[in-house]
Amino acid sequence: MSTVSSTADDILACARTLIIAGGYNGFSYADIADVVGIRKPSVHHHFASKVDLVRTLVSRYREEAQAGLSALERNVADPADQLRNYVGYWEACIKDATAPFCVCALLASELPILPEEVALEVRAHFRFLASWLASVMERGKRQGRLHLASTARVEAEGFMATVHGAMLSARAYGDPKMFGTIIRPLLDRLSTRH
Amino acid sequence: MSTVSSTADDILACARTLIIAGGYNGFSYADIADVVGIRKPSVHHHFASKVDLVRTLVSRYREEAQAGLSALERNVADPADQLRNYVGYWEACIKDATAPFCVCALLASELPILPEEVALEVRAHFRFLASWLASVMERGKRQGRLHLASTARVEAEGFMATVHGAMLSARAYGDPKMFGTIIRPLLDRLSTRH
DNA sequence: GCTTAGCTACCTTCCAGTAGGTAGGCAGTC
DNA sequence: GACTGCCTACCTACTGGAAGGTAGCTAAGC
Repeated sequence: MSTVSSTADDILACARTLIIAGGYNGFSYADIADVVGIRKPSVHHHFASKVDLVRTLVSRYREEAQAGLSALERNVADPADQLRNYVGYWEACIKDATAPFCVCALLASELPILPEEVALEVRAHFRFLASWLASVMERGKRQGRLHLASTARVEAEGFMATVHGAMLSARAYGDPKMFGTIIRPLLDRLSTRH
Repeated sequence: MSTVSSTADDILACARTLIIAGGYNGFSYADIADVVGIRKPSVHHHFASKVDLVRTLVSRYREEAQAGLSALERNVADPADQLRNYVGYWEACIKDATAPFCVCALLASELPILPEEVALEVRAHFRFLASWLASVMERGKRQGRLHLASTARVEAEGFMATVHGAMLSARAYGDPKMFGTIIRPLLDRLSTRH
């Protein structure tokens, strides 16, 4: 029942990997067919068009992210630890190279040439992530566990931007450790009084 | 004598705009030919291959960046003002939408699928920019004009990452002001004692 | 007997790149 | 000053391959 069609999931997983490597125009249905082990038209059977595939993929990605952050809120009480956990997730992804970049961050860089349906999903992810970070910042401030230099909203936007920029630097240098090198001082600044 | 061939320059300028919009695979020789007003094979006359074109473009971009930062060092003495000036440059670019993204930052996001010759140039730009920022941080620290929370190198990498991430956020939100919103607190933290 | 999941064969369009030609400019030379 | 040779900057016409996508078939399963 949950394994109705593993092929569609395989296609989505494969497309995600390919998008993370080179963006929307960096892969084709032929690439996916090769990896998944079916013929090109069979990919169309699962996802009628490329826009359809990528929109579904990003939508699914957003659901996972929202579920993941909800779980984080349930399992970790301290706002500072929540931030550390969030960062740790990406640190691990970048280290083991399974998915060393946020799908939405990569697609956002090509926003001007993205099909509108995909662009909408990407923008929605940015708004959601920034809102979640702002709520963590706000709570951390109220509880005296995070020391903000500006408003929760601005601090959240700065945090998100730095995380995305750190992913980019890690990729540019070909050095997974660069992500942590950049983010750790940021966490320290937020969680220690000065 | 300096206007030997403005067509080659037109092609480079056009390609730069197109890359900023959608990356390496987001444009074609046909797109360039349309904008510049010549036929597609005539583009090949100036740049034998697409790799050739983009490598030249990035190489030229790096030269301009290095010249620009050299001029900044000559004209502005205070390290904090140098950072403000650098940020102000991008703020203006994003605001008037002429080139609202760093060519190398965009290409870096697609590094895994970039032709090696282009990838080399992109990585070199990251190293150069980070080195320049580190030297500014170092000097600012010595002169007591910048207050670093960690080493000059780490502070420089964090600064660069935040600038790149802020470009991405401005694009994702479709809001040029977002860049300044994110970067201003960063400049404040570096230039005021706390 | 309808649905699902795959297939082969094919279409149109676009892609980077090539072949080969033309028109004009600028030497040098008789 | 006309002729020759070469160069630059384009052009038309084309190639091979890859792109996204379609038509219509088969085989299996409930």
